[in-house]
Amino acid sequence: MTKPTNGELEILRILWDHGPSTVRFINDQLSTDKEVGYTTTLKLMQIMYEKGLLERSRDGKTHIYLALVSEEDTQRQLLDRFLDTAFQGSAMKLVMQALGNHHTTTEELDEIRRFLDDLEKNQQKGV
Amino acid sequence: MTKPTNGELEILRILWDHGPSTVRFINDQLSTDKEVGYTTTLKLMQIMYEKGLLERSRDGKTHIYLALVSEEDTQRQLLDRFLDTAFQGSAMKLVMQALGNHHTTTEELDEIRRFLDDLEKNQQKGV
DNA sequence: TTGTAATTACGAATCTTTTCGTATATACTT
DNA sequence: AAGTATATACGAAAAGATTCGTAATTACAA
Repeated sequence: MTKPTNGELEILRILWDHGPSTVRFINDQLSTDKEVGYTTTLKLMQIMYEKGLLERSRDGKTHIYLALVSEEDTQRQLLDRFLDTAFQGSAMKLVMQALGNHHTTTEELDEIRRFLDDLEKNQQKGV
Repeated sequence: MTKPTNGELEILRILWDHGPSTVRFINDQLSTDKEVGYTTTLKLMQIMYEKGLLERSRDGKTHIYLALVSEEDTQRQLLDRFLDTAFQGSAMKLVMQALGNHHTTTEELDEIRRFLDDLEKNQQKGV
């Protein structure tokens, strides 16, 4: 699987959140954050299509694009790489940095605790 | 602070682990993983020096390079960016992915629990 | 059918990062 | 001092990612 670039990731993000979309829609969404030309977005999505990151179908004169890679798989892949280069593969270090530097609610902390418990149970069972 | 590129990060990693080093040493370390020419490494380190990422001092005919940015600060910076682009800023999601997809020992899980407890206590006290 | 607006296709310019060839300088050995 | 090995300096090529101008296409309305 090819690692999506930053620009590609922004587009995937919108497709994951909103489902199949036209170039026009994606470009409108991107434009709320930064200035970006329509053909720029179009070109990027065409490249992603060639790479196999997106599928598309015609609807009249426009194309409807669809993400072919899942959010979860992509996040896992990016995380693996990031963990290696920035944290030498130590998930624990990263986790502590992430929790320490960013606000997390009590509810979220509890959810993480439950998650840790499950994790431990499953590890004991083997796997 | 300028975000280090991937190549720069690899060099910083070695400097953080081994302390002040020559280009030769860095290049040898890099070469264990992948093929990389000596002048390539040299050039990269010269650029990092110009950017202010590294300091250097002469020792005979060679330079000894030293990281000017700390591992912690750099990790925090990279993590912030990564969290935004890949996980929409949700530290919890990232944490769960990280723990779920990578092996973590029971000891490490316990350490994280203690960390969570501390975090909560300090939050109650008001930041 | 003709004109208009919006879309796609394509190629090239720009920008960033990485790689490396070549020239020059420095220290050491004989 | 001359020769050799290793270092640095510099510039430019190569590779990757992003941006955008322009032309061709399509759908629709007058």
